[in-house]
Amino acid sequence: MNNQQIIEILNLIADLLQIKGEVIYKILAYRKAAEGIAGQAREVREYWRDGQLESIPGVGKAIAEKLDELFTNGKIQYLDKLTAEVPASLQSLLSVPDMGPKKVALVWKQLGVTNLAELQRAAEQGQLRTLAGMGEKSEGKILAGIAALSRRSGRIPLGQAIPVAEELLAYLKALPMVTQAELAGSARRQRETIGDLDLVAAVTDAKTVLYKFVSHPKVVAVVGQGDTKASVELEGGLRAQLWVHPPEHFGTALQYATGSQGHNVRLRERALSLGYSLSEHALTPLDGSAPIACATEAEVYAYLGLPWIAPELREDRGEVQAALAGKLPTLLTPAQLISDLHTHSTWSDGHSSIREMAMTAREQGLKILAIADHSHGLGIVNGMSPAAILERAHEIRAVQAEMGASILLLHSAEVEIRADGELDYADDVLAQLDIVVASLHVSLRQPREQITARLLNAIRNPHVDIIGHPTGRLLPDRDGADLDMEQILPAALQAGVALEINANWKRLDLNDVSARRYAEMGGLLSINSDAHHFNALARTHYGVAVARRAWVAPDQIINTWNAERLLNWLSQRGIHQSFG
DNA sequence: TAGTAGTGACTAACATTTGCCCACAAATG
Repeated sequence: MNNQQIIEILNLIADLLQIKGEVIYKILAYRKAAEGIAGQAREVREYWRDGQLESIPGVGKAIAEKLDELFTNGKIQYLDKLTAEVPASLQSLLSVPDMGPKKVALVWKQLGVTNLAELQRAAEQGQLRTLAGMGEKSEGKILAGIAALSRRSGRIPLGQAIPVAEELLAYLKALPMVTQAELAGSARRQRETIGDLDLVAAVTDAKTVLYKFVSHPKVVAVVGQGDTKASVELEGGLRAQLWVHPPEHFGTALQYATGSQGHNVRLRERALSLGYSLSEHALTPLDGSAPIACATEAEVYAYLGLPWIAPELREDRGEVQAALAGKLPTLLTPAQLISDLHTHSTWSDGHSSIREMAMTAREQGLKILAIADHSHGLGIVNGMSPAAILERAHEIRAVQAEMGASILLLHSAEVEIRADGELDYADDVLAQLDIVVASLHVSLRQPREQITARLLNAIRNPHVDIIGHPTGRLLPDRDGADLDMEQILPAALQAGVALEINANWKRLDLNDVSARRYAEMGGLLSINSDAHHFNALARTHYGVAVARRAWVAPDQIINTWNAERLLNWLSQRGIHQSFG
């Protein structure tokens, strides 16, 4: 029973309680507990084992008891009782657009509808229009909604959404009646995956801008359109929405649209405590005096007595409290990365030569580049034999000679952690390298104990400096290995190993939650492109985003270190005999 | 239901737009 499964169970309970019509605070309690768990890098099972369930934010006595039952007996009586009352299959109806808890309860109680197929049949037979508050139009919308369910894509990786967002933004910014347009929502907060695109524009003519927006060539359907916002479906099923506001309201509007919902609720509570009501339009004094318009986000935060909070932190994970205490973290910026320590070349499965990689790295301002081609054990990628490493060393030296002091090239390898837990190179081969990345690629579905032990073995090898993309996950769909981070993180800390934040937007591995936990423990992290082509060297900003979301101090990112410090760290870790 | 204040009670998650039906549910951050 992993955290994700527990979150789903708690949300199921909340959904069913909502359909049942329970008091809102009970429902919120389950949702809050689910949120609290989502912010934990540790497994809930660990808390349970240690008798610490109630230390999880949002988990109190009642939910702790239910989790205890879940771990002990594999089920929760309360949930069984609940599903006897309210069929669990009703949860699926909530995913139909325009079907909320009230309408689900209505069709269930009045028509006996318990699942999607029955809902569709009832709509087709014109039964929905017989219900109070529903008519022919609602019926049509619900049928369309059911049809849309199958083609509607789920969350998509950030890196896939950003180009679309940029295209829409450029389109809006080119309109004469648009004075400003920005990306908002989870994409601005740089979440690893996003559900829809949120855009905000400051405009002098709302009607025309909204019309232009819904007329964009990529728009396949208009989901909704009013005086201040419009929502559309784009090619491929991605949804986008645009809010338009007068320029003097842009600050409150952008702040609102950026979210997260939890962060906004926190800010609005803060506003109320100071005698204001905060909305996307203005900060309105409760004493009836004139609303205060904010053209910038900084003004909004300033009126609330807070410093501006970077979007990446706005997840209601303690940032408002930290801001109040003057303890917001100093965040990493892309320009602070001066090395890339995990890149590939044509010596394994890369598509660019060492020289091409080095030239591009230097152009981008990097001072250090490690060429980390795969080891031979990973059959699919033309990995290097020990002999090939020696050959490659000649080439690295030649390119180094050509580039002089402008960039330092390091001899490295991404060593496979084999299915049996052994590294792909013997220690004497590893010792020849300047820096070693060890990664899992195969047998990622091994049982928790086995794959954890495998990674621990790599962490404890004194030649290993960085663990590459630790979990091996692929966004949006392939989960990472079932690693026991409660063993991995302390072991990595003890060994002084840096854990990678792989900047490939399909990986972003470690994720923000685990990276934050490791950083809080004092661990080192490394942001690398894992580039297989010189064009991909530029994508480390996605990794920077993860580090920012993880509150990591720049100094704990070894890629911010200069050559002297990095080499010093490597030499203290031992046992590399540089090819020089 | 959680959290807190204080052992049984009280408070807590904000503010808005849209659309369909004729007041309200759903959806948005």
